[in-house]
Parts: sequence; C-alpha cells; structure tokens
Amino acid sequence: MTKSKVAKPGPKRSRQPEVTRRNILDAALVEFAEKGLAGARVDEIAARSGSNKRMIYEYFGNKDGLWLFVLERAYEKMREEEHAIDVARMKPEDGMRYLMEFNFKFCSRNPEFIALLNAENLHKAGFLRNSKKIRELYTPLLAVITDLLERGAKEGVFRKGVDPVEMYITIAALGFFYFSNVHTLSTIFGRNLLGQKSQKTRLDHSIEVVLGYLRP
Amino acid sequence: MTKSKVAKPGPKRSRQPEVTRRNILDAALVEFAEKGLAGARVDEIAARSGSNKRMIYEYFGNKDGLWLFVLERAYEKMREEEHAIDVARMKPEDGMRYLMEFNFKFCSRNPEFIALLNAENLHKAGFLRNSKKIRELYTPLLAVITDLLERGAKEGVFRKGVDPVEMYITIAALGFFYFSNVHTLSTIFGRNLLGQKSQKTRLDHSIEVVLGYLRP
Amino acid sequence: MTKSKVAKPGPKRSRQPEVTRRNILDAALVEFAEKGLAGARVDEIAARSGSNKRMIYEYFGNKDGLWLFVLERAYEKMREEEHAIDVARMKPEDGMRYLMEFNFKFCSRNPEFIALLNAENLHKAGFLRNSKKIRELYTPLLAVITDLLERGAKEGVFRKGVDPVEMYITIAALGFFYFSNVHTLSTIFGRNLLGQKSQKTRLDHSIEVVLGYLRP
Amino acid sequence: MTKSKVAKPGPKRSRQPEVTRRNILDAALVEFAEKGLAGARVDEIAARSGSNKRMIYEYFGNKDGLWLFVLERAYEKMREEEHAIDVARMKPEDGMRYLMEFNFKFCSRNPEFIALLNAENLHKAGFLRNSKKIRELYTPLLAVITDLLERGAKEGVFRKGVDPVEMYITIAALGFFYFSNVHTLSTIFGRNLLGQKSQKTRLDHSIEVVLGYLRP
DNA sequence: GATGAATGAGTGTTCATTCAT
DNA sequence: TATGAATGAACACTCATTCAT
Repeated sequence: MTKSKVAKPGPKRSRQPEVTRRNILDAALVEFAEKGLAGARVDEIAARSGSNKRMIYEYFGNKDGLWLFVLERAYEKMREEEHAIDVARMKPEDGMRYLMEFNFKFCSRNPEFIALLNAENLHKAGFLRNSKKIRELYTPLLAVITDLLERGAKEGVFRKGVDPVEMYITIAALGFFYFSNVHTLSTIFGRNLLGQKSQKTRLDHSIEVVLGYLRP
Repeated sequence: MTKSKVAKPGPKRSRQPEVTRRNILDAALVEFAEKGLAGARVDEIAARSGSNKRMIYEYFGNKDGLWLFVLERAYEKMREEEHAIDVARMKPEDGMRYLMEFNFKFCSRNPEFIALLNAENLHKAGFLRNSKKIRELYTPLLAVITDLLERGAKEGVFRKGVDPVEMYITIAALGFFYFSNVHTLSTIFGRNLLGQKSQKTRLDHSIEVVLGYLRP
Repeated sequence: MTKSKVAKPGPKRSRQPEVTRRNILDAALVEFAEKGLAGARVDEIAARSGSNKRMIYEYFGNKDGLWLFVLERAYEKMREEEHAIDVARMKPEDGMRYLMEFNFKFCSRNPEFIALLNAENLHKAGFLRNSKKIRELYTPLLAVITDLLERGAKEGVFRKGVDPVEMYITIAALGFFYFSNVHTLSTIFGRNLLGQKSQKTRLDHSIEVVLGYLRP
Repeated sequence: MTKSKVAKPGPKRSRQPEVTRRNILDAALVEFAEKGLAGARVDEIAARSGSNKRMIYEYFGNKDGLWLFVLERAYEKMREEEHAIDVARMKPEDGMRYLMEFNFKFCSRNPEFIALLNAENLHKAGFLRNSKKIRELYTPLLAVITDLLERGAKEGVFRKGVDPVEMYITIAALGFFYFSNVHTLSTIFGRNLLGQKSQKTRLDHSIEVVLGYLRP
C-alpha cells in the first residue's frame, strides 16, 4: 500500500471548466435524488463526477449551494419540456388528455425530480424561496390549463367556473403522487405499480377522473 | 405495565420503561419528520425525549430500528383512525364526501406522517417491506371505498366499473399531494396554501372532482 | 442548513503522505503494545502521531486494519533482522550460541513485538491468518537452525535426529517467555529480572541448556 | 467457602451469596481469558453468570477489582495443584520428567491461565504487585525443583551448580510458551499444534532438552 | 440480596470543508 | 484549473457504573 512520492502526470486533467461543472451537476443530481440532501455525500458526488471535491467548492461554494443548483436545473428542465407543449390548436378535451399524459410521463421518467421536490418540501422549500431564478420560472402549464378551461367552457364541453390553479394542482397530484409514493403503495398492495400495465391503467383512470369531472 | 404516571419524567431516573419508550418515540417522530432519516440526529432525539441516548439503543437497537418503530407507529395511528370511520349507513355520495374529508384532514393535522412516508419512499420502502407488522395493516379504507362504489353503482348514483384501488389512489393523491408539496406550491404560486381558506377551497374542489367523475 | 462549519487555519499541514503514514504506524505500535488492541485508543494514536484521526481511517480503513498493518510491520522488521544473520561459516556450536543470543536480544530490545504477539494470540491469530503478507514471511531462522543441526551432526558435535521445528520452538521459548512474563516473574521472585545482570545470567543459562542438550 | 450447595441458581432471586459470587467469578474467568481486561464486557459477564451487574459491583467493587479476584483465583488453583505434586521419593530423573509433564499439561488444560498471565504482563503486573494474597503464594514448584537438583547432583545423575530459579524459568518457558503462542506458531508453520500428536512430540522434546542438559 | 432501567463520558467512525502543491 | 492530503467537528453507538424499586 506504499504510495509513491513521484509527482503524477495527471491522467485526466481535463481543463474544461464547463464539462467539469456539468459532470458535477449530473453526479449530484443522481446522488441527491438517491439519498436526499442530508444523506448525500460530497465525496460520492466527487467520485461519480470523475472530478474532485475541490472543484465542487470552486464552482458551487458548498453542499447547500450545489443542492440549489441541482434544484434549479431540475426545474429548468421541466419548464423547458413544458414549453414544448402546444395544445393551443387541439380540441379542449384532447388538449387536456395530452397534458395529463405529459405530466404523468414526465414524472415517470424523471424520478429524480420527484425525490428532489420531496426533499425540498422537507426543508419547507427553504432553498426554492431563496432562488430568484426559480421563482421567475412560473409554470407555463398554468397558462395552458387556463386556456383549455376557457375554451372548453366556451365550447360547452367543459363545466364553467373551474379554478385553473385548483385544476393544476389536481392534475399535478394525479401524476406526482403515484410516482412519489409508488414504493409504499406497491408494498402495501403487494403489486409492482411501476410495471407498464399498472402505469397505463393508472393514467387512463386519472384522465377519466378529470374528464369525467369536467364534463358539464 | 403501569401507565398511570404522567409522561414527563421526574427530576431524575424516572424508572418507567413504558414512559421512557414512548417519550423517545414521540421525540423521534418529531425529529425524523423534520429532518428525514439521514438528517435526524440521535443526540437531538435523546435530548428532546428527556431521556438519554443509551435508552434509545436499549429499546430500539439503533437509529434504523427507531425509524422502523416510528414508521410502524405512524401507520398504526392512521389505521386506528381509519377504523373509526363508519360510512356503511351513509348514502354513497355522503359517504364518499365524508371519506375524502377524513383523508384530507388527516393529512392536514399529521404533517409528520407525510414527511415520514416521503422519506420512506426515498428509501424505496426498504423498511416498510421488512416490517411484517405494517404489511398486515392492510388499509381498511379500501374496503370502505369498495362498499361505497358498489352501493353507489347499485343505486344508480355512481358510474359502474370503477376500480376501488384506482379510486383509493386518486383519493389519497388528492389529499396527500397537496400537503406533501404545500411549500413548493406556496412558493411558486406566491400564496400560503396552508391557510384555512385555501384548504377549504382545495377540499371542496377535490370532492367535486371525485363526485363529478363518479356521477353516471 | 447542512452543517455549520468554521474555517480554522491549522498550523501544520505537512502534506507528506508517506511521513504521515509512518508517523501513524509508529504511534500505533506504541499504543497497541502498551494497551493491546481493545485497550488502545484511536484518539490517542492520532494524538501521538501528530496527525489526526481522519488520516488513520484514510490509510488503514479502521482500527483493525491499523492493527494488521502494525503486526505486519513488526514481523517484517524481525524478518529483516533475521536475514542479516549469517552463521553459515561459523562452527555449529558458535553459530547456535550466536543465534540464541540474537533471539534473546531481539526480544529484549523489542518489547512491543512481544506484546503484539501475545495480543494476536489472544485473538487466536485471527489477523495473522488473514494476512497473506505475513504467511509468506516464513521464518528464515528455521533454515539457519536446520543447517546448523545438520552440520553439527555431521561433524559429530551435535546429537543426531533433532527436529529443527522443535529446536526452533525451544529457542524461541527460551528467549520470548522470559521477556513476555518478566513482570509477573519479577513480582513473584521479588527481583528485577530486566536488570543487565539478570539478563546475562538468563541468556548464559539458556545457551547452556541448549548446548548441553545438543552435545552427543 | 461452602461447597455443599448445588451450583445451579434458582430460577430467579437465588439468595445464595456464595453461589452468586462463584458464578460471577466463573463467568468472568471465561470472559477475561477470551478478551483480555480491556476487551471484556461487564454486561457479558453478568449475562454469562446468570446474575446481574449490580451483584458484580456489590461483591467486587468494579471491573478492575473483579479482574484481581479472577487472577488471584487462577493462581490459587495452580498452586493447589502444584501442592499435590509429590516427587520427594521419586528418582531425580523421574521426578524432573513428572514435573515437566505436570507443567506442560497444566498449561494445556488451562488456556485461561495463559491468557490471564499474558494480560497481566501487558499491565506490567500492576494488579499482581498490589495483591498481597498472590505474593504470598510463592510457587512451591521452586522448592521441588531445588530438591530434585540437589538430590540429582548428590547422586551424580545431574550436573552440579544449576540455579533452581533459572531451571524453574526454563521449565516454565518450555511449557507456557508453546501454548501461549500456539496460534501464531500454528499459522506460521501451517500445522495445528494443538493436536494430540503435536503436543506429545513437543513434550517429549522438552523433557529431552532438560534432561539432556542436566546429565553431567 | 436482587433486578434492570438509567446515565454520561467516552469510542470508533464519518463528514463537509480547506489548503499545499 | 486541478489534485488529493489534511482537518476538526460531529456522528452513531458503547461502556462501566449508579440508583430506584
């Protein structure tokens, strides 16, 4: 186990700040999502990133700073995808269906996002509240929902007077909760709710609940 | 085991195993709910409990063991309250309304339960899966929902063919998600969603969603 | 939020891995020899080494790992010195005399070695058995003894048919036991057996026992 | 010490001070011999003894006090057995043979004694030195050896001028060392030295060494 | 005399963070 | 910019010992 004193040539000194930064963020996302803020290990993030601890402190100040960056990045990603949604020309019912499917599937393929949000809620959104960046990322989904509800009501296919914020929360809940609690639910019901079939059944039911409710 | 004495230990050496045990569990519930498993501190739990660390290890083996006990106790508590629900003689619609209200308000007044469940899901329900005790506590709510759906369908006030498990998840989601994500949602929407008014609005909306969906 | 930390200067960050490592091993040897494995304190070793606890775990994994390294090093040291012995050209009787003296004096000036071996025997050689390194360090003394016995027998100055392994154990015993039990023996006999004179008397006697036995 | 009572304590509350005392000492001997003073656990001793910790402190003051009692008892036992030796009427050579066999076999069947003595030497015989009781138990073996050497010399079968104390140490060494270091030796030589055959070979060799040396 | 709950000072180990190179 | 050795505070957990019953 004797370590040589010879100065090592440095096998992978990348000297690519942006790459290093991104590698750290990627590694941190995984680690934080797996273990939460308190459970995550800076050493582990450094190892996973292929970089080293010093760089984490260089770029992000400290563990908490890194957490904030990861959180901001996760929100950005979601918002970017949400922006891609265009239901303006869809029929209200189709639009709502599409939108719920998007939300459901986003949760399905981004379990880290779920974990991150739950952790952030554990901290009473302390980081989020201090992030100007995130507060500015007002969810565009709300605008889309508002538009759909208004058009639906005007066309007589949706009931009137539905509050868009409540509708938003309901839609979010129907997707998020399932994946957020999938392990405890699977355990209690004795089924693997992450299976393809279970997910489809769940999505169909959710859509039916919302559309059933919206019908006048 | 005498439980006649008050929970607060005397000046020193109270010598009441059951009381000590309970005090530790109470303190642990608070600490775990506030900081999660990794973030919780055994020292802090000991201090809060008015006892000392050694007793924690005496009664619960280690931190993980304590976590499991706290989790089991939280589930038990919920199940006990659920058992008290009797909607057998209510009209299906009233029963459903009552049941949703119960679920919503349980989440509202037991934020620790929310935090605990989220943390347990972070661990992929690893503890839950190993707890025979909890697995046996099959949620009685499911039976109640099944009964309501059947009676409602028979009486023609509810649509037919609704899967009780899906219905259960939907109801749970509509209550749990709101309180689970209340801090991030409050931050993003810039309102205090924990206010009485917001809660009432939310509950009313949720009930309306479910009943609107169920109407044939 | 995660941990409150204050930056302290720290007077000496030597940054010399090999030196740090060695300092730890040196300190550990003393501490282990003085108090055994269970009685030794990692804190104490860190303090004596002039380094800190974290480095111990960095280099040796844990207390047991450190013990193993110390043990291995002690064996290596003995083996190195043993290698320096060259009795090939000495007359058998002189060679045997020299060899016993070496063994006796090695024990005399390496009391830590004695303590270490006794502790390891308390653990039923559990660490030794798992150390590939040590098992490979087959004692060269045995080869030397074998050669002496053979030459002596051939030359007619030593009795024939003496088992080298038994001879080895006898020689080892006559040196090791004295120093291993010197404190209890001194107490019981009411003399300081560590004195120069006592040691000389003892060595002379031991040599005489072996040579007396070996004479045909 | 009354030995009339049966060793088995009652199901609970035995109210037999002497029995409790003895059970504790028995348990402590095993625990101390297995793990040394520092490594032994008071809890474990209490559990093994079938009694409880309070009694240990009642009877022996503290852990160190218990150690001293165990040590004294071990010495007493050895001295009692040594007293049973009667070689006064044996021929010197037979006497010496018998005595070495006794010593060897005593070590063989009392490994706890070995462990205890080694531990005590680790502490530089600190406890022994403070035990008036033990210091008074001057080894009777020495007298026996002196007698044998004198008779042997007078009869012309043993060499003259052999120091009895040196002879005592040599004999002790030849028995004690083998069992004291049996695990490390077994590991290094790759044989189980505790086997019947190995022991016999060893004893025969030891006797031959001493007798070979003593012959004029 | 006996029991076992209670205690506080450790004890090995891990962590986020800093600094020399 | 990059590296990884170094640090001390904290962490989970253990121990000998005491005390109420």
